[in-house]
Amino acid sequence: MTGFPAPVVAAPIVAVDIAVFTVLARTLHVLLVELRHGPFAGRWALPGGRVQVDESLDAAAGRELAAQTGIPNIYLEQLYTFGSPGRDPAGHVVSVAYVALIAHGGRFPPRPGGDKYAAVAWRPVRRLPALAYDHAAVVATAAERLRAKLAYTNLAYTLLPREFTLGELQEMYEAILGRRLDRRNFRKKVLALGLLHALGRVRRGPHRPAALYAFRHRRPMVIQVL
Amino acid sequence: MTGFPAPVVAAPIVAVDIAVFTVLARTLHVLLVELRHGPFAGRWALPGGRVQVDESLDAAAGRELAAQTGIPNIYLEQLYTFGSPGRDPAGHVVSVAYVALIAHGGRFPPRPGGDKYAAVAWRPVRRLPALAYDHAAVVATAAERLRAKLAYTNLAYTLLPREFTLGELQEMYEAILGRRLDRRNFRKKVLALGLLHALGRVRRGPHRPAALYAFRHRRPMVIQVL
DNA sequence: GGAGTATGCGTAAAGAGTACGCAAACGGCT
DNA sequence: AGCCGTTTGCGTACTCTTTACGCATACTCC
Repeated sequence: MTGFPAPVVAAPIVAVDIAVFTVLARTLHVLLVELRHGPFAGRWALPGGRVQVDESLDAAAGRELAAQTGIPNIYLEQLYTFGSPGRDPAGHVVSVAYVALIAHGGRFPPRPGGDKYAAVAWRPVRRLPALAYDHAAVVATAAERLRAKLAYTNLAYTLLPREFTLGELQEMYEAILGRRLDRRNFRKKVLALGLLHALGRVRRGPHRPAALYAFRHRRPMVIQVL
Repeated sequence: MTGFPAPVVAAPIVAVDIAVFTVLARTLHVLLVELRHGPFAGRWALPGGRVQVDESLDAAAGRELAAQTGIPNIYLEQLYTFGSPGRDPAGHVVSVAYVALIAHGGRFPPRPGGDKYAAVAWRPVRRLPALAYDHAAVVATAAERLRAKLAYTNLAYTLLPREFTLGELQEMYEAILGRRLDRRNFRKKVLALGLLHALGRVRRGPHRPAALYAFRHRRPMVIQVL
């Protein structure tokens, strides 16, 4: 229910936090920032910030991400809203968490924008430092959602460059799912789905050349992949 | 990101809205309230209200539901957070939507508590009146989530009385999924999962008596049902 | 006692998932 | 040039799950 004017009395504050994922060196990484101010100064956390009046939640997440890390215009999806009163010692902050996915994280050396953060860095999800607030739980929830959606959507396209080989696609799935897949069954399944488009060219390397593929549609779709 | 003191400047307000579902007459119903005040006075909407300082979101949802409709202590799950600036003409309200499930809705004749609502009623999801705010979208999203979760969890137990027949269980699934299921395959699948406990008693009716069952565990579990 | 209907049990075919053998194509090395 | 190790690419056999459907049983109602 809604429909109340803004109060002057104390009320919970609305913020967004973003868990940006990418795959580096066959490992799932998340983007962390080092806080410069506040009760958790010096600790690592997820990028985020307050939602402004008359700003949508999606817009707030995109704006904070671009302003504070220089990462533009990537796939963003709302994850969950965390609102326990004790999650922030400075007051009651209700945080709408987002999951973001980006291809080839190495190509975007993230940089701090403004003086809000002392540093920005990709960190492997398996070996995280102690995080501020309840952000450890946020990352865990986000990684679980990512694993689940990868199995029944084509979201893989957000994590790969435009052209890739089936081997690279499989590596990415194995990195996120955390388990090995049979190479031949993976190939059969993925090709049978018709999501890919053979480019007719090959990538040459130290071994047999591999055919290059691209996603037929680079937009979110619901399809049983695994 | 969090860590800011409460402001005195304008900021979005946090509220909760709850979509309570039940199955009545083989049809999925949702609980609606008739608003007495505000820009949508006279229109139907989902029950809900402001989140108080130092109150968790789950607690706020449970409190509003109990206070305004008399429905106590049922299954509650956070659904999605709606925060478009234009969704409430009175100001920027960020609403955390919840899905709630209750068995045998007929047994809880919901009653308005306080003067906030003029009426409270179960309405079939397929034939809703024009709803206030963006609540039509909330109900649609909630129903979709319910359908999805029913297929891979044991949430069915929240929608049935403690004792039931396999026919009643199947009727409930068909009402929510909106399609017919083969009676014999449904029986095999459900019994093979081992979620049910045969009570050894039967329900007598106009036809052949049906064995009574109960859920072995009445708590949320993730299991592939359909 | 027969008709009508829901319950309870079983089998056969089709489809999806899993395990795995093997040839082809490359770079690097001798 | 020829062999080795590695990755790519294709195909087959087996298992498990899903789907379709036949049929007897047990009750009420007429």
